[in-house]
Amino acid sequence: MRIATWNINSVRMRAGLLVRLDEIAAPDVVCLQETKVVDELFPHNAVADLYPHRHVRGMKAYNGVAILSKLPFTATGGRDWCGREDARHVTAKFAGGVEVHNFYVPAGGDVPDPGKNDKFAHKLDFLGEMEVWLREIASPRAKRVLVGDLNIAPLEADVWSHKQLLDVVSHTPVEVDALARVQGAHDWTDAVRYLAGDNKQLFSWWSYRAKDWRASNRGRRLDHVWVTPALKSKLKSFEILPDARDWPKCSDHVPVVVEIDT
DNA sequence: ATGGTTGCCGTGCAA
Repeated sequence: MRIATWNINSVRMRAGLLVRLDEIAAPDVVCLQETKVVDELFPHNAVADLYPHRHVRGMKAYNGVAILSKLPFTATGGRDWCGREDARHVTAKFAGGVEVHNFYVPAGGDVPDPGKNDKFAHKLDFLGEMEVWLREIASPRAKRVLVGDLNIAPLEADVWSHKQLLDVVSHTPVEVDALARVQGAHDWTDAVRYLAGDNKQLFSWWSYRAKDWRASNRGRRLDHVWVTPALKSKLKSFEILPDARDWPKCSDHVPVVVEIDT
């Protein structure tokens, strides 16, 4: 199974880019975040030929997640988090038992203090709920893949400057610690780091605000693919597609693709 | 230090 995760930043604006993604990386399953559209208006026609199986969960203007697939689902789902119906999680199960979880973790605003910034408090609460729930559903032989825009760059090699980002939301120690507890809750392996090692600098997001994103290269690795122990030895390869940051009308995130021998 | 861009809508808000 080739599985892609991509924060597409409006699926209606960029549905055409999914064709380009297919030509370059040929994913079997595409997990999208920030689709920014209610389910009734999802651009099914633009993607139906490539991905006949779709499970979408969106809302107006904000958030929204979707799983698009060439392989049929045996079940689909998703739940609410922090008592909000804000479309940040969907799941799909496939023949053979592989279960995919697609998450869009809250970005957390600008001030990394939960006492002063409700959005940062929400992010930490969300991660806390993920940890509790994953611990509840964890089972030793489960074949699960967790992907998404987790809005945290945990390692030094996941950011352009560890020192300069220590107090910047997405790389603060309190978030990195919270994410580590989520990862521990189901003994998740970070697929890209398992395959690439911890030292190679890798980014999946570059701000729209840079004049020349490639020249300044102030990126972060916010988009992740994790697998449970049953799939760890099945990890084959990964691709991050920085060139997608130059596609016409591009997202500020680029696709991350992992191949798993399921 | 500050402001830089984008998508949603048709105004600021969230990222």
